[in-house]
Amino acid sequence: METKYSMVKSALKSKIMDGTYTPYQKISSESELMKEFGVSRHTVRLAIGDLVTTGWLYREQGSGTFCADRSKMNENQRQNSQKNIAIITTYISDYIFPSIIRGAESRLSQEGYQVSIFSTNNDHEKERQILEKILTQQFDGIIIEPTKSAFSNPNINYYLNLERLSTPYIMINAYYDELEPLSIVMDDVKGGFMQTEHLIKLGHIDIVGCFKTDDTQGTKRMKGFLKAHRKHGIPLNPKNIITYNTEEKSTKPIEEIEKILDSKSNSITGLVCYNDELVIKVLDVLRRRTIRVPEDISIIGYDDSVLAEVSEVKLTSIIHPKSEMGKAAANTIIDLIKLKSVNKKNEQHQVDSVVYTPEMAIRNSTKDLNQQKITTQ
Amino acid sequence: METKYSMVKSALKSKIMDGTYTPYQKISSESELMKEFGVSRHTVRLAIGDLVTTGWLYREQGSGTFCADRSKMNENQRQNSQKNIAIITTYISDYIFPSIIRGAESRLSQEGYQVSIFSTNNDHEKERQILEKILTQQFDGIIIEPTKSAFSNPNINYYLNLERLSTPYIMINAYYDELEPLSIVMDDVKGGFMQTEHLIKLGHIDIVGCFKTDDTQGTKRMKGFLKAHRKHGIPLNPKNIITYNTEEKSTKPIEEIEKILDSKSNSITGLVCYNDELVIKVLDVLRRRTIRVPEDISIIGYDDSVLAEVSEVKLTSIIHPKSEMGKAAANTIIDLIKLKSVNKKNEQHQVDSVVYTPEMAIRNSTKDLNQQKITTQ
DNA sequence: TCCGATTTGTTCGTATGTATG
DNA sequence: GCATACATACGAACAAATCGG
Repeated sequence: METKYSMVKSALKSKIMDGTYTPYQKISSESELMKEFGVSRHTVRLAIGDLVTTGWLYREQGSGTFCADRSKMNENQRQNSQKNIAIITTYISDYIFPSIIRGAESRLSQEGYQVSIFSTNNDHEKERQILEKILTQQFDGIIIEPTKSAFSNPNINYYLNLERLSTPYIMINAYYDELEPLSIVMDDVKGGFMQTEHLIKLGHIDIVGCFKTDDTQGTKRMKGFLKAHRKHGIPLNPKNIITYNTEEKSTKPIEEIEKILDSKSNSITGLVCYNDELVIKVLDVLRRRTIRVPEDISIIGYDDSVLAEVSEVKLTSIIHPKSEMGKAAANTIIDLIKLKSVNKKNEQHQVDSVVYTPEMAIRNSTKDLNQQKITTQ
Repeated sequence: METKYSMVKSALKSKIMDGTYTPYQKISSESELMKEFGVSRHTVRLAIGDLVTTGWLYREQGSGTFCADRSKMNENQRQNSQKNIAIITTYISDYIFPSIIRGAESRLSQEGYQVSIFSTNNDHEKERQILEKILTQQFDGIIIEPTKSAFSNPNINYYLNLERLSTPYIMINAYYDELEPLSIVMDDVKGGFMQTEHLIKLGHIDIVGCFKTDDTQGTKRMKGFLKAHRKHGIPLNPKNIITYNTEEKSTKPIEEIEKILDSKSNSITGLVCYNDELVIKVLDVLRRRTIRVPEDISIIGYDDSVLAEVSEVKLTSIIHPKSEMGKAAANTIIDLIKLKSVNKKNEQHQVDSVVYTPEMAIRNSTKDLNQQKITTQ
């Protein structure tokens, strides 16, 4: 697809799908498009011609070319009664997502839905391509794990377009603030708070927190980290907060923690980690320095993933509902679809967002310093 | 309709409908039509273009323009000309499958395919339901990880039906012997052989092998285990072979290994495991008995999964290509689809099965007994 | 109601690229 | 390697419909 007319074609198609052109709206004239793309009229006409035959535009001689109303067209043309759901995640194979996907898939396939999966690799451009693909087809519902949810999203228009076409969608794990969509998330502030308070209650005062901050999960957990310090009146050294983003995840947090461990003023006794995956990496660092867990340092993870029970140190961790969350997402989207098909008057029956209150799995990566004091003294 | 191109259009259409042009027959070339109707090439192309988009003709560059077979057309291009691939796995979230799926998905989405996933939960009945669903829809290709591949499969007829409908499919990780399908697999016999020989070469003689035997991967690895003993003339105590199936995987192998460890005649120095997942479970058992790895016992895993580097003992393990295999599967299925669409005579261009020759990642869960002997004596 | 500017529709010519046999 | 056939792209001209003044 590197021909000029196909470039013009996809550019126009994007503008329709992101809502720049709304149904019945006149698009730029052929001569304007010629200038805009620096191509001949013939090329512009080829592109438009294709989009007309595929039902994205219609032409009126003497008047102009207009954006078609695909929502009405669908009714005529969709004979396909197949039940389809799309799941968009950042990474398919990472960590807890497979469990979430499994939970959703098992529930959805029970109901006879077919599940298509897409992964954005945490890239907004890829997310855009996927949304375009989804808008082109007919999906009954979409489950989305947002890409880089802590940042403002350049594809908001596509989500708004989903709403315009009344395609139900929900977000899991996090959501784009601007949209206020239906969502299935954890209370990550509470989670971060619980992690930190757990250590504080065990007598830890000098605690390092390490958070991934390109998704809202991380920023919220950090917020909880701060909140716990504030509540218990424990002063927080700014140096004790480490932040990183997805691209840096295999290097930066480890390096920063090493720096702290190696600094002379180091008196750290506790470490709050963004997730279990990070804990496992930290454990390697600590083993090399023969720092014992939990004797010398207490560590607390997040997600209660398989990784929590895989090492010689069994991790204390915040429990993520994982496949439970996937199932809830599936149920919610199923409800939304049903609601849509009988949206005559059922005002009372409504679908709500779910916020999981986190719980903690206490194992033995954290140590009670209070008891130690008593025995030592 | 008195424009020139519409005259050409209806003239051509008439010739199709009155049988002058029969399906698959080449129609006059563009230059011939120019002379015939006394119009420019552009006009001819306009007419043909319209007939192509409405499904009366199809063009092949360098070859010509042909009359379409409208009886079959309905089935081919009905509704969406969307490109769809199905992936059927046993478990979506287990272990190495997410990596395989990711590899396949990334490659397939690059090529504009949409990926639908289905999981059988290692259940033949569920597999049947999925195959029925797939047969009723139009998928361009299917990637299958067989369910309980070591047993004879009750759904063979469905697979044969896929062949009859000439829907390309391939199998990964294992395959049903009866079908002899295209497949992307490891040489698991070699893998099991390498695991065992590695220990033998390190001086181990009393080795326990623990294999899952409801898939061919497990039975083949066991075969390699036996083969290595035979090759090196090491007698094999039948009690040193533990087998289990998927349902028993969280209990039986562990219990059997504990039995062996607790028996008086225990002189085990090496343990060959079906996969890394099992190794991790065994490590827990050993820790409780303060049996050290690799000092007291050497363990070797399979798959080189994340679990291999997650514990304090870094596992020696056979390397599974994982996402590489997913990509290869994607490429193969893409090739098959292309081949199918141009199946005129290209006999030489053929798609073949892939067998990965295993390699080994040597870490420190295995110990060299030879060296010890030398220093001890 | 007519005019003129704008916009799409039809048609021609020409050139170069790429796949097929 | 070469001729043939379709693919892409540029330019130009005139026709037909629309719309504001």
